[in-house]
Formats: sequence, structure tokens, C-alpha cells
Amino acid sequence: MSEIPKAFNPHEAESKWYSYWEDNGFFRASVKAGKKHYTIVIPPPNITGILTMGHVLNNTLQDVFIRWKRMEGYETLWMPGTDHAGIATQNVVEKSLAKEGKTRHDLGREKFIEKVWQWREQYGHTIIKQLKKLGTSCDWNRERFTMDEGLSEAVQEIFIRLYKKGLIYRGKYIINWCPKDHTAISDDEVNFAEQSGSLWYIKYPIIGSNDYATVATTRPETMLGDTAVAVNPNDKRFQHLIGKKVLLPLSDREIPIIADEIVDPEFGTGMVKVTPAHDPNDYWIAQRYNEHTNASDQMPFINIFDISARTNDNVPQKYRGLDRYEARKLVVKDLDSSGLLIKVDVYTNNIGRCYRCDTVIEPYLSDQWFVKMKPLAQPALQAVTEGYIHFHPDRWTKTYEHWMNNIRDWCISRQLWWGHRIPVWYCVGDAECKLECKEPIVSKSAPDKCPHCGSTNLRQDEDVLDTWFSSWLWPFSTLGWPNDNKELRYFYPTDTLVTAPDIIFFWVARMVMAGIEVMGEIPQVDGTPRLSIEQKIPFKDVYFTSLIRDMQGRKMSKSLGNSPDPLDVISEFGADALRFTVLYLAPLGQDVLYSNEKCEIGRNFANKIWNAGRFLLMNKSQLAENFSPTADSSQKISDLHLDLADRWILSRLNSTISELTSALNSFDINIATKMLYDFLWHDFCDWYVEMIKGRLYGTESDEIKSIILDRAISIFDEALRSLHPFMPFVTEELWQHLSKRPDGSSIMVSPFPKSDQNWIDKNTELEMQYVQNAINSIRNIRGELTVPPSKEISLILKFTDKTKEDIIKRYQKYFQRLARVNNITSSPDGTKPNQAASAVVAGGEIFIPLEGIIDTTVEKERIEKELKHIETMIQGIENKLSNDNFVSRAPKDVVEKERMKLTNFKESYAKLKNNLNQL
RNA sequence: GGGCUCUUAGCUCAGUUGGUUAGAGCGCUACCUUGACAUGGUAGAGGUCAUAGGUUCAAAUCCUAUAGAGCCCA
Repeated sequence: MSEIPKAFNPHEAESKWYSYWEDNGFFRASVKAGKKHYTIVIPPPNITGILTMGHVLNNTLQDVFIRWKRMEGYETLWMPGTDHAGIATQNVVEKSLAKEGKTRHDLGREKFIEKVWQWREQYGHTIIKQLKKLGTSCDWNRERFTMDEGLSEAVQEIFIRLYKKGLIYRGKYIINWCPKDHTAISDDEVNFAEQSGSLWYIKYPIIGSNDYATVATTRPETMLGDTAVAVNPNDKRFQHLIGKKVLLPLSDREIPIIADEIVDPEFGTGMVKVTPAHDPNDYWIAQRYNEHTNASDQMPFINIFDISARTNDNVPQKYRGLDRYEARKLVVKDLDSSGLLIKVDVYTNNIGRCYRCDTVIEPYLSDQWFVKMKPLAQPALQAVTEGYIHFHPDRWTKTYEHWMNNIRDWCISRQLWWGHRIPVWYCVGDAECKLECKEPIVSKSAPDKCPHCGSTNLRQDEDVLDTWFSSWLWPFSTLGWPNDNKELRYFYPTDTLVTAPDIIFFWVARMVMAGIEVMGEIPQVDGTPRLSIEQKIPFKDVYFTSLIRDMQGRKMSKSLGNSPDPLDVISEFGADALRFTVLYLAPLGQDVLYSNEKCEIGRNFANKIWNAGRFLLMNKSQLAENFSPTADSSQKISDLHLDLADRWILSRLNSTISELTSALNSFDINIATKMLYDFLWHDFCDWYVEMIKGRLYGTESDEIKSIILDRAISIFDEALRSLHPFMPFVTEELWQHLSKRPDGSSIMVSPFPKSDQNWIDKNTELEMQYVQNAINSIRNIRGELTVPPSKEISLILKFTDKTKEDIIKRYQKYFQRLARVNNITSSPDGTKPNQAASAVVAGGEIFIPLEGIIDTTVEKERIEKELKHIETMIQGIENKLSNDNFVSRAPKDVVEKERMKLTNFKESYAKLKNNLNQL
């Protein structure tokens, strides 16, 4: 008995049970023909990452689903792994090189990549170790990494296939260029934010006239690359200028005035400068212009920046070698001094920044690889709109649809060294070169020679692929694709994906596309082909998690320093506490305001459960001195010697299990945690445990006491199993204590409770509710009149409803224990004793003689307060009932209910008034 | 500019298809170390449900507008 400490010690339990689970192989999943199965793939965290609160929420949710399904008897696979995170990882390693005063170029590509692998071995497993501290039950034997051999092969395979299908192509495009990371990034990797800037109005002299074309621009430095001035073709003001030329200041180039629909006549002067190599809109203007222009008059694309966004040799000597902002200053200054700058307005524009390093993105014209998205998007859209994939919350469906309908091609090449190198070679060329030699040679391994001219002078594409280009294969590449095997057949499609909504496009949508694109070729587990979308999709349900913010509602960020370290939280409160708190706070689809103190919720709850268990175990060992309980806590619950408390808690237990199961099935995890909390704390501890104490400490025989206690333990056992997916450690620790368990058993592989409808009993719940109300009324009087807890009181009943009076008398022992009532009698003459407080309950009144204790002023105030409350209720109901429309048009039962309420309130009112007068 | 979400007690949030005496946790006040638990127990105070209209017999709940907060896309 003394061996059970007063407070739960999470750390001991965490390390003990986690290794016990691992050692017993409970996390392992394997193909079991004919067994129902359930699969989740982890959103692979970056190898550079450390555990954040976002990961905690995300992975706890996954663990809840996984542990629940495992207990429900599914063959359950949670596939773990990590992501190579191209830019982030390369940055980290470059930074560490910089400390030695070196750059990656000093090492060369091969040595640098070796260095990254070393870094990966040394630091790249941190987050996985941290995840284990949370209690996650992943099948660690299957852990994968996006740069693993198998997954790399998957990347090459899909690249080659899509290329051969014409869905991957190389082209010159305006892309988002990060001048710091020196790489292209995809549209989704750019963060836009409003920023106040300026709008410069600049005069371009019109050739053959004394007039000027005035253009407005937010980026005057790009005028060094201007190739036209454009107006809207419908803009009457400028129609006469179309076809004329202007002399571009500073560069002294002649450029045409052209017309294009996209020009907004409302913007600036209605005339804009066109810089096709440095603005996406201008790029398209130039494309359209060139489409219907003679070869000799084609508009050039003048790139004025190098890869660091410094001006290059395509600008006049004076402006070369300048950073884009320095160039801006000089350009503006020169324009101003030559009188060509008219004015500068304050202007708010949207600035795109690199999501990794926050550098302002430069639209940049370069050679890149792209995936043609429209053909892939179409079936992926269908998978969601036709209901094969469900989003939770559902509103993300709209976002998904919108994006899919407006999808643009995906730029997949990155100018990095760390990543999957593009499986493409080019013929550098010999004298014999043919025209076809210009075509890329796409191949998994380096070709010996050019297939067209036979040259061995080949060069591999320098670029690597976007990290998401490996992530989109994750649900099947982790299971061995492109190789057909039984795991892939059995566990695919996975069931639930748990992820943050901000990667719905980066990742979720693309996984759907990839799954549908390639999984048709892998047969199902029974050997039949996968034909329908339903069989090819990568998952059936997507749970979008909340965003965790700080108490001021700000996003967690490194620079704000407002991200708590979950490991600190675990050591302060325990992993169960952290898990439970985060789930308790995070309703589906709402952001969560979090601070560490909130983990007290979980810690206190774990401790409450611990002590409930401690109570049961202490009594068990006490009883064992002269009676030996042999019960296995998970045995069938005894129906002998049932009292109100027993019948009631069994009814509550079974309806809780039933509601809990349906909450889990509908992804209402937050509701599920609240149900468990309320059941265990309020129903089980506050009422049931208190109520059985009377019988356990009373005069019942040891045999009966033993039955009562065994039943309590069995009920607690079911509650623990229900709670296990949420709080794995404390539940395992207690479960192992409750009974002697066979070697190698664990709550995590014990059956999840099933609701037994036979125990659900509305009458019992009503009877119990009546007892609870009566006890609460008495407690209220004791509290308000400050009757000391040590003082026992007696009750005098005055009831018109004899069955209600019987209930109180029958359960006298509960009143004794829970309201410190030592004596209950019926009022002989129906009058209220002197110096007594009174409570009005359904069917009668309860008087509490308090001679010498009662402060009549306080009791008067108490009754008056209640009268006032009842008065407003009566007033409200009378208003309703005096409304003919209500009486005639509302449903009969609603009207009847109001009438009943009115009668009851009036009755209570009269009784209270009477009692007040007698004070 | 387009789309989505939110606004309920001092704080953080519940409130299923309109009819509940509008709830919980934290915090606050009072009392209590009673043989599971002070990481606890009992009781109490605290709300014009953002605002203005509308629909309805009936609105925290449905509709419209406004204000404020946030997210996504352009």
C-alpha cells in the first residue's frame, strides 16, 4: 500500500513502459492475410527540425488513432520517417562550414554532399528521438528517409515516367528566385506580405515628338531591362501612341509602345513599363506580343541581374555590379537630376519573400523543369468532390477545389546540391552532333554515350529536385514502390492523414495526384487489379490540425522566442499531461492559444486518475488481509449486490463508451477527451467513489465488499482502456497494478471497451439525478450558511410525492456521506421547525433544523435571491403562455413543457415565500 | 480584389438539426487537511451570447448588413 506514491511519477512510467512496448514488438505491423488493417503515414518531419508544439499535436492525434485501432483489433501500421529538406539542410551545413571560413564551393559538390550525410548521421535523428518521448507507437523498424536508396529510386522512376508521358518538361520561365539561396522556389514557397513602398512616376521621351510617356512603377531599377511601354488597347487617352517608340532613359534604347489587355488603366497613369525578364505579367505581355510580331521586331528578354540580384553586363557600364536596391537609388537619383522623375507616391504593395530565409524574391527568367499539372489535377479533384477522400473539417474541400481548378505548372528544379539530382544528361557535343542531341537524355543511371551522336562527352543536369517531389510519393514509396510487394498491396491505401492545413497544396493535393497516377499498377492484396480511384488514392480521411499559437494569438516562431520546447514540458508535466492537454485544448479546425501552464490540466487529470487507482488498490490490499479478491479486472462485470451507485455508474460508463466511440469515428478527438475527463473526474471520482465508500467502510460482509470493490476495479479497468490512446503511460502503469497480468501483456494490446447497452438505464440515471439534486441543495445550504463541515445535520421531510420521499429515505447513507446528514425523519404535522433552513425540491421540501447556528439574515437573503430568480423565470414563461400565437403554433409538447415548468416554479415560489415568512 | 473562419463569464473555450433555468476549465471569494488525491474537496460570485436589422409563435443558434480579429488565394 505504501508502495503506491501519493502523486503520479510520469518519468519513471514513461521510460519503463516505452521500452517495454518496443521490446515486446507491440509497434510492429506485418501483413496478416484476412485481418482488417489500418495505416497512417507520418508527415515526415525535416531532419533539421526539432520537436515543436505543432508536431506534438499532430503526432499525438496520429497516436490516438493508431492506438485506438490497434486495440480495436486492426493490424495497425504507423509508418515513420523523415524528410531531407533540401534548402533547410543545405543551409544548416553551409552555416557550419562558414564557421570554418569555407563555402560549399571550396569543398566541391561530392565532398559537400558527404558532409551533409555526416551531418545527417550526427544530428538528423534528433526529432525522431524526441517523438519517442511523446509515446508515439510508430513501427520504428520501418523508418524511412526521403534520400534512402529505395525512395530515391521512386523519385527517378516517377520523373522518367512523367517525362515520357510529356508531363515533365524543361522551359524558360519567370520563376521565383531567391537571391540568397540561389535557387528557384515554387509559387507556394513564397510568402506575400503587404509592405509600404513607393510608386515612382517617370517620363519616357516619345521619339519624333516633344511629348512624354509617363509610366508609374514600384521598381524603377528594372527600367534598365525595359523592352516596351504598354497601354490598355481600349484606353482612349493613349490610342494614338500605340506603335510609336520611346527613348528609354539611362539606357538610350528605343522601345515600342504596345497595347495589351492586361494593363489596368486605373493604375498610375495607365501606362506601364514592360520588363519581361523581371516581372511575370510583363513576361506574358512580351510572349503575347511576340506571338503576332515579325521575327525581326520581336521583343527581347533582357535579364539585368545575376544570381544574387546584382546588375549584370546587360545594363550600361555605370549601373553594373550593383545590388538591386543600390541600383534603384542610383537610377532614381539620375532620373531626378535629368528632370525625368515627376513624383513619388506612397504605395502599399505586396512583397514576396522566401519562406526559408525571408529574402525578397526576384522574379527571374531561367531554365527550369516543370510538371504539367492540369492532367494530374483532374482525377485528384474528382477523388475529393466525389467523396472518396474526406477532409476534416470539411471546409477545406472548397480551398482544395479552388486550387485544383486554377492549378499552375509546378517548378520542380532547385539550384541546390542536397537533394535528388535530376536524372537528366545532356550531350555536350562533338563535331558529329545532330539536332536531336539537344534533347535531354533521361535515365536512372549515367548513360555511356549520346544515343544520337555517340559522343561520350555528357554532362548531368546540375539541379536537384524540389523536396516535395519526393514527399508526394511518401504514402507508397515508403512501402516499397516502384517495386510490387505484399506490404504495399496490403497497407495501401492508407486510412487517415493527419497534417496541417498550410501544406494542403504543397503536399496533400500532390500525394493524391501521385497516388492516382501510379498506384493503378500495383494489385490489391487479393491480387485483383486496382481500377477505381478509390483503390488508388493514398488515404481516405485527412484530418487538418489546429494551429498552435501563443496566448496573444501569435504564431509560434523562432524569432519571437515564443515556442515552448515540448521536451521541457514533458519533463515538467509528463508526456501524458502534454498529450492530453493539447488534445483537450484543440477543437477541430480552430486555432489553439497555448502556454505551458495549461499543461496543468493534463497533469492534474493524470494525478486524479492515479489517485482513483490508488484508492482502489489500497482498499483491495486492505480487504485481502481477511479475504482474497481474485478478480481479474478485465473480467465480466459482476451484477451481484447492485446499488444505485453501481447501476448508475455502469449506465454512465456504457453510454460514455458508446459516445466516445462515435466521437472517435467522426474525428471529434477534442470532444472525446472532454467525455473521458468528465466521466472519470466527475462521475467516477466525485460521485461513484464517494458513494461506494459507505459500503466499503460499513458493515457489509467482506464477501460483499469484495464484490463491490472488484466491480469498481473492473469499471476503472474499462475507463483506463478507453483513455489509453490519449494517455498511454499512466493508464499502462495503473492497468498493470490493477491485477496480476500474464507476462508480456499490455493495455495497449488489450481490447478497447465496447458499450453494453444492457447497462444503460434511464430510470436509474433519473433516480440518481434526483439524489444528486437533493444533495446539492443541502450542500448549498451548508455552504451558504457556513455550517462547519464537522457539524452533522438532520433532515425533516415534508413531501406530497411519497415516492420522492422514499428515494431520499432509501438512500439515507448517501446523504450521510455526501452531505453529512445523520438523521432523516418525516415532518409529523407538516410544519416547518423553528430556526430551520429549507430547500425546495421536486415533490416536497427539506427542512434542516439549525438551532443556534442559523443566521436568519443570511438564510433570508439566500431565499430572497432564489425567489428573485424564480420570479424572472415565471415572468418569462407567463409572457410566452399569454401569447396566443405561441400556444396555437408551437408544438404541443413544447407548450405542455412550459406549462409544467410554470406550475413547478409557482409551487416552489409559494413554498419558499412561506418559508421566508416563517423565519 | 476573391474565398474561408471567428467574435458567448476577467482569461481560454463548449453549446449537435431553432424551444436547455446558456455550460466547462483556469482565475477570483469563503470554508475544509474527512482513512485516493491540496496536482484535492464543497459552495459562491461573475454573461444585454460583437452591433443593427430581418425570418419565426420562439434566435447564442437561421438570413442580411456593419464593426473588429485571423487564415488562404490573387
